Amino acid sequence: MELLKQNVAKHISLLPDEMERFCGPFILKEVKKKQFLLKAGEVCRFEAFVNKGCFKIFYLDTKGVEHILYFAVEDWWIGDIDSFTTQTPAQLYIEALEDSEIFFISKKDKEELYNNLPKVEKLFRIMGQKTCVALQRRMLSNLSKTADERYIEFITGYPKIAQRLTNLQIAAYLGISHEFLSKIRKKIAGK
Amino acid sequence: MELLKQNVAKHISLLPDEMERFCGPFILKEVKKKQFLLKAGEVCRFEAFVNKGCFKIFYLDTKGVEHILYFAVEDWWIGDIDSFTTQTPAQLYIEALEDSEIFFISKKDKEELYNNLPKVEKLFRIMGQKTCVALQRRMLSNLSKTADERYIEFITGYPKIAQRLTNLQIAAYLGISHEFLSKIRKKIAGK
DNA sequence: CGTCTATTTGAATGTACTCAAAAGCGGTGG
DNA sequence: CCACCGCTTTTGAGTACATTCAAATAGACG
Repeated sequence: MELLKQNVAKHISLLPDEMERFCGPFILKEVKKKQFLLKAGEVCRFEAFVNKGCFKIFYLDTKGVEHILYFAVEDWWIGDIDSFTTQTPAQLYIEALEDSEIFFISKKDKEELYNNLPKVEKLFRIMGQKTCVALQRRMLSNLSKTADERYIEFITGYPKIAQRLTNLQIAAYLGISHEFLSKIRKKIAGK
Repeated sequence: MELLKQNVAKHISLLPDEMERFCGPFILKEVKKKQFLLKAGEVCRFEAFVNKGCFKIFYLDTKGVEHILYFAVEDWWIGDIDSFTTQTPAQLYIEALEDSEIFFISKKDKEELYNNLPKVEKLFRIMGQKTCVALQRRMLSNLSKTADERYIEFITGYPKIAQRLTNLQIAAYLGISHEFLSKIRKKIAGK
């Protein structure tokens, strides 16, 4: 539970008692590689904090092509914010890329936290802001940069995550075919 | 002030007294067409609610090409959430596309609102979630769809906004050249 | 009416994709 | 320990999508 507590403490300060009440409803779960936490069509009734391992959050388009919205490793949060807040069927899949551990909280328990612990509003307000900032930066990067630049940006910006991924997954994140990524890598290597 | 009050009421319920305290720090400002609310390099020290008119929030890349992150018309909020929350120089520009009216609030006043009116945390938590959902949907759309599909999605999804924009601006939003947008329009018209 | 901006069009080019095939790599069972 | 299987990565040829540049046309506004 330490990692989760540290994560919360980065955003707000809680008294020891409050921290315990915050952590109470979280349940530790093991998730094996290739196991899904969410599939498109289901309603997302949870959020989770990654304690160990790695996940991909992705979308399958009408042609069956996979597009990765983001990767989540230790110290990140996962969930489909769209399905979770609107309680409509998800468009996204969440799948473990490694044997992983998460702290899981149900929508119901999270709502009780909002009511019982007002500081939690602030916590998730701040986390929402950070998510917006990250999405906004990625949006601008996708609009203004070539695939080469985005690839370099990704592997230098997140070297530790990149190491754990296959090029297939990195390509699905960058929005390019894996064959083309291979050619980009060749070009870069030749310098 | 009515439109702002209605906007807030969509997300949280405030007592009449609370609503007045909420509205207190907002200042009505007129913004003329082509006037900037923010330029890259400045630190964003405000947020604003659009009461009338239309704005574009955009990024100029290293080659001077404009990429529009979003348009804001009546009933939308504007600001550079990145620069605002981190208080670092903005990468974005915010410019009025029409003669407009906004309700302006400074960072300082907004922070006081958070302290004096706890429900405001919830309000902006919810608004942040909605912004994330919108950005996430756009991200997936950009990753998985062709320019043709994104154009049709935009003009059918936001017909009233699209009418108010030039094709130059729509192209900068879709992430394509305006010449290519012209060719897409021709192709679609011929059906 | 003249100027400025927006839109269209065409030709040449570049960026990225598809398809097919081969090569590499890691794990598993015999 | 080796052979095989499945998955990842690379490579090449042909194609599709989108850009650039240049020029012509159309609209909007003072």
